[in-house]
Amino acid sequence: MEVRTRFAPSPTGFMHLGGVRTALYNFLYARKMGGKFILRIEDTDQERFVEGATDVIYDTLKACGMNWDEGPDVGGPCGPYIQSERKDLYLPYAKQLIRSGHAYYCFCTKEELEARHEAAKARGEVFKYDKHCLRLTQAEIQRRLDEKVPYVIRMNAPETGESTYHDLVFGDMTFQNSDAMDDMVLIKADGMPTYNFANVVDDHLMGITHVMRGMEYLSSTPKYNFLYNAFGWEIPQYVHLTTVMRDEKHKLSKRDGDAYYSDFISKGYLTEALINYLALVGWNPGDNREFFTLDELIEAFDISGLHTSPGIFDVNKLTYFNAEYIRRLAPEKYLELAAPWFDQALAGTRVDYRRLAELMQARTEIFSRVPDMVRFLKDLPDYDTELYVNKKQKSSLESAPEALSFCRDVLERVPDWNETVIHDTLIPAIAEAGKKNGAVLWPLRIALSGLLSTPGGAIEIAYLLGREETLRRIGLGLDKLAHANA
RNA sequence: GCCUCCAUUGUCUAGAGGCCUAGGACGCCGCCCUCUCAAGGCGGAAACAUGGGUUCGAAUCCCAUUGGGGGUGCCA
Repeated sequence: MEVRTRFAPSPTGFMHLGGVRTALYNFLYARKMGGKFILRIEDTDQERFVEGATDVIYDTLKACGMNWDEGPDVGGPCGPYIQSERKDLYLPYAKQLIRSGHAYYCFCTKEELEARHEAAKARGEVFKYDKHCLRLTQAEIQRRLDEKVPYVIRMNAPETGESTYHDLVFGDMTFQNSDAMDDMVLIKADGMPTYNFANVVDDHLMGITHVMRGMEYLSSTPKYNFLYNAFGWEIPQYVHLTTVMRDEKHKLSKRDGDAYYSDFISKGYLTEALINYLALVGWNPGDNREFFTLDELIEAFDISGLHTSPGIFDVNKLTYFNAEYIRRLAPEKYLELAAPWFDQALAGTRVDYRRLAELMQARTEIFSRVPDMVRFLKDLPDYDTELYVNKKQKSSLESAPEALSFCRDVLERVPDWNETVIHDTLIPAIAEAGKKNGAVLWPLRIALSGLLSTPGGAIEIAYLLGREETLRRIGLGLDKLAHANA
């Protein structure tokens, strides 16, 4: 039988990383098995409607390379794929359950329910719907229906017995019906189905064979199975996924500003790195491999590698993956991606981006850190002369001035201002003068950058700065040192 | 409260009774390379939550405790 998986997000306006991972596993499994990956939008909560939210879902999935075979935009044999557009389809199914005794009309108002909820809470109990409306006679029901009294349709859950189902990652799950079941609402007062109901109906109608979703549904699954059984439908395979956590106690949340796919992309993380890392939080291939392309993930993915314990999303490790992916970029690609970030700090300068990109590529972990790393090329920071002191390089406050004026003399004579010529002029000159490279180049680099660490050494920086600016900064350094030594 | 899931270094994890004096990766520390910082190379510190069983033998199986997650909505 063909495997059919689905990703069924509700359009909130953002793609949570946990959602991205759920989508990924569904996608991976479908592709691995040569099956179909279906996208379904679950927008049954009209109050939460967000304009343009479905586009966020489409764009994210596409950017990640997770192409769906059936969905709202591409269509398919089981459409429509947006639940609000399927609205009229659910009521007949609910009525079928009423006829078979598995569901019933409920006319209790939200206010009444809330009051009973509060009362139960005051007694230290947890409220569970008491089947109040199940006791209504047929005539009473009909009268209210005729009077257009608002109603919901509830599931008539069993109060005794137990339910067992098999989960592909957690194994056999058994619950007492008294614990796991309640008369949950199937059809809301506004005529919309609840998630619980639409989910079951749609998964069946769409021929979903494997339901892969967050483990928050682990304990409500018996209720869904009750529905499948009531309809006489085949129960799908369940694959419950652990939660992606921020730390031991908290899951990734919007509050921290690091829960959404877009948060990471705007910070300069590469989609490929994010996907690669995300796949590994909660799943492992069974060996020590860590780097995977999407195709390699498809190849390696297996449900048996899914974990039962929650994983903490480690930004540190993600950053490592990102840095590695950046290093593997073709130089032109790196330049293309880095240029906008260079612009942020260097707009208005004539810095050679191509050369800068070469120097920066191995030093870039996240693009958002790039501007601060290159800003010194535009504006020399107001640095402390202590930076000139470096024992290992034999540079001191006393030796630096002479080194700098030496550099000035040599650099003034450099015929062509390109890196090779600068290098081939300076280095031999240092040797001829009987000086040590470090003792000259260390103070030079400090004078040119005002920084303890820089992308590239003194010669590279001199080249990027241009002759004029280089000589100007040397002069500035000399002044600073004269002042400090006075 | 009740139900339920989970538990190997700071983090992600390997481990499915003897292969474990517990392996890999990130991070951290040190060394090398070097005009700085990265990158790269080499090395180091760092874990089986606790207590009971079962067994010749337990990180691996069972139970309890502790800790954490999730559920308990006309949200999904």
